[in-house]
Amino acid sequence: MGKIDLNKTQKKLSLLNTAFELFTTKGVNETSIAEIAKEAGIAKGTFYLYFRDKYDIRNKLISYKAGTLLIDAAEQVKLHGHTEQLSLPDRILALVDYIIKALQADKNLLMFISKNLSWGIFRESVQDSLQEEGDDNFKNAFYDLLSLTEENYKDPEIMIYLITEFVSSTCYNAILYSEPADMDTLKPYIFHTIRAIIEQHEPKASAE
Amino acid sequence: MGKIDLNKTQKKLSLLNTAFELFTTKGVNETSIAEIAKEAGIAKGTFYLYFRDKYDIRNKLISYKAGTLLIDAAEQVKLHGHTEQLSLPDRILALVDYIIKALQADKNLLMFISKNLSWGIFRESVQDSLQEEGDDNFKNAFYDLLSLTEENYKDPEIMIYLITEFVSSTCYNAILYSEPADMDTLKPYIFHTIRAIIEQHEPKASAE
Amino acid sequence: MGKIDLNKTQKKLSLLNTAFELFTTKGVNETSIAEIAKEAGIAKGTFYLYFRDKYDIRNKLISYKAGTLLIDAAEQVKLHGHTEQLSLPDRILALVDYIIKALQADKNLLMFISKNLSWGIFRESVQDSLQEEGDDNFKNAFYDLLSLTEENYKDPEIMIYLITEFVSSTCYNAILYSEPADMDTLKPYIFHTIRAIIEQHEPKASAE
Amino acid sequence: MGKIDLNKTQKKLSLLNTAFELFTTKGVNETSIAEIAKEAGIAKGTFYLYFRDKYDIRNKLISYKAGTLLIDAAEQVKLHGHTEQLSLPDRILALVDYIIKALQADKNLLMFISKNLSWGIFRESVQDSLQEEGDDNFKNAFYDLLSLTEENYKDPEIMIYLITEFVSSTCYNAILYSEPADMDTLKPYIFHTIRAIIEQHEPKASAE
DNA sequence: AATGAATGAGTATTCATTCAT
DNA sequence: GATGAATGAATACTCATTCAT
Repeated sequence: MGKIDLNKTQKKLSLLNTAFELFTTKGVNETSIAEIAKEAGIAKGTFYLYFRDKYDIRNKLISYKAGTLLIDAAEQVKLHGHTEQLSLPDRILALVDYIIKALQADKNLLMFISKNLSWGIFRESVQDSLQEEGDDNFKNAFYDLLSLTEENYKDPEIMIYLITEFVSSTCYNAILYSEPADMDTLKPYIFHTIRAIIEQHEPKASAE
Repeated sequence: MGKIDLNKTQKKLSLLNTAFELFTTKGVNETSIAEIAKEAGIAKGTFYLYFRDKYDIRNKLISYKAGTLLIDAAEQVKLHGHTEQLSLPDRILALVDYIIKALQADKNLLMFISKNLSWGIFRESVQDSLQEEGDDNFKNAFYDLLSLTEENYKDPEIMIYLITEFVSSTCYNAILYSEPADMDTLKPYIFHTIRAIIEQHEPKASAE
Repeated sequence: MGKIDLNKTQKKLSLLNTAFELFTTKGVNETSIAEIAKEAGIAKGTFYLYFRDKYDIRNKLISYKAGTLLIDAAEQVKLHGHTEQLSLPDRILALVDYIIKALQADKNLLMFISKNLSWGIFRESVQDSLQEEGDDNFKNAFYDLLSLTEENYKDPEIMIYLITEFVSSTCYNAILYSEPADMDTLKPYIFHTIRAIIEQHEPKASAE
Repeated sequence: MGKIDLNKTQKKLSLLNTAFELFTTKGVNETSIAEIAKEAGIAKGTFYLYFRDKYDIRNKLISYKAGTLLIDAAEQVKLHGHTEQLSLPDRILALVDYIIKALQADKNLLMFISKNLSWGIFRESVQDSLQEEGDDNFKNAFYDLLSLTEENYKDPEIMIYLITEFVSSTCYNAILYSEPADMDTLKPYIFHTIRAIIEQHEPKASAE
């Protein structure tokens, strides 16, 4: 990566970080491109050299942030979790636990992701994000970790979908507003439910 | 109710319906107040006699639509469902089934509610909506139907929260985009999971 | 004055008082007719039964307030001032002194009058104000007090004009902001200047 | 100054001139920003690159116009007035005379300044006006001309204040409406009064 | 006389986007 | 590549005034 390219990547990163800061502080609608550019220390016109418009940077940002969170979670589980010894449900719960803790620690991130993440963006994932080429995309890393393919789980994608949606939708109010209960109260129920979801997909189990 | 009040209620309803139409067709951000007013056949200034701004009408609309859906569902279950003979899980599943079918039949409603409904708005519910006085609010109707209080379920509000979030978040992509699977494929998993959630709250059961 | 008329006069007075309150608090431009009416406890449409528009009520108010101030001043001087024994300059200074004190005590009144009073309105005076008929207008009362006509002063109207403009323009900043000096510092200079103005008009004196 | 900056200064000047024209013709309240921009031949949005709002341009305009008038007057007196030979009172009267004549010749300027100039704005003066740096500000030029500091006058700022307010308030009706007398009739009285004001501040004189 | 619902013209202000430098 | 001046469409919101009741 040459000096100029580095410079470009830095500008892009600066824009992404500034945009994240503003989007989470003031909301996407209330943030103007002029503001992002000014705050990032570049000229307004320069923004358009890097992103098509506000929604472009927002989508990139969501993929980037959600992807980073997942990859971090996967790495942590791998490092500290004696991954191989744990059963799949335990590995998933460890992952979810890490993510919940990360979201509790960074409520701006929670707000931003929950309000904007959709399964579609999740699927497209980071591929068009910062590192435009190379780099296994995060979903692979994620699937690999879970070794889902090796274990003959039924409809593994549905299983991931159900868990993802369940966790992200139930955490939002619990973490932000302790509604209808705080996270500590809620977590046992959430974990229990996740186990129930996984069970349905176990090789020998059948749904309903 | 005098002639004038009748007229006012009609105007308000007309505005709500028009706004719903536009919000679901073009999106909330892309809809201007001028447009709502024009489409509803009233003057721009008149809008402000009924709603404070676009977000006011949007919130009223969400409560109103979500409330109506729930009340309809509850009534249907009561009428056709031999409510008394059914166990609580079966009653809840019947309710969810009705709602899923209603959302499948009205995808605009699904898009609008899913994108905008939050647990907070759900809790406040319809009380400040159209019928400003009288009328038991819909949440009561809903709780009554479930007879939750009589059955000594553990943390019933958490149970409702988990089910609500789980259903609304998983249905969105499934109904609209058949992602990651169509509704028919998904439903057994969803129902099974709901039963698992309820089980945790049964009088003798314990969570995790 | 019948009961209905009294009612009308009360409504008018209520409107005037409310308008004065709002004009001095928020400024004329920033006060809407709807606000005046609401604050006065009458319907918006009713406003138009009493005043043509906002500028109509503002002008009426200026005449009314300025007139009241002058008449009060004249009466005070007459009562407590041993008017007859005082020379004309002394009578005028007593009058000015009373007015300055009144304006110091009621800065809203000062702001309102100074910003809006013009010699034109002063001349038209109260005649179209509240008491639409009868009642010698306040300027007569004022001239009478000064007995200007009896004393053969040269160009008495110019004299009054010079004094009025001088006092009202110099008091504004002094009272409100103590700029460029507070009233106590300024007053000797103002009084001395007024005496100089009067001297030019004395029967035997000549200007310049 | 680069080409762009030159262009910017021209746009600003164009806006100021257009705004003055409209403000004096139609009044400040009745002039919209859209109108100023259109008349100045620029886009509506461009206005906001140069001024914050209508009141910003109005204030800048007052300082600018009043400052220009004073500086012009001071220069004229210096050039044609044998300044050094004239006594202070004569210098001041020459200045006032020039200003009165200028205002008689440009009644729009008179209306605009009289209705809007306050001692506060006068004090802040032109410093933030067009020429943002350099340029002795006009008050200095003015004070210098009068050589007030050298002559040990008592409370010179009060003296200037009294004269300024007296002249500007008495000229308004006289020039515009010949009320209560035309300028020629009034001028001897005004000049005489100014001399009386100055006298109070003379080194050996005492007020009152 | 009194009301207040309805009107719609009017205005300030923002902002994404372009393009000459 | 980078800049930032210029644009003008878009939009929210206000408010004086009317008029049917």
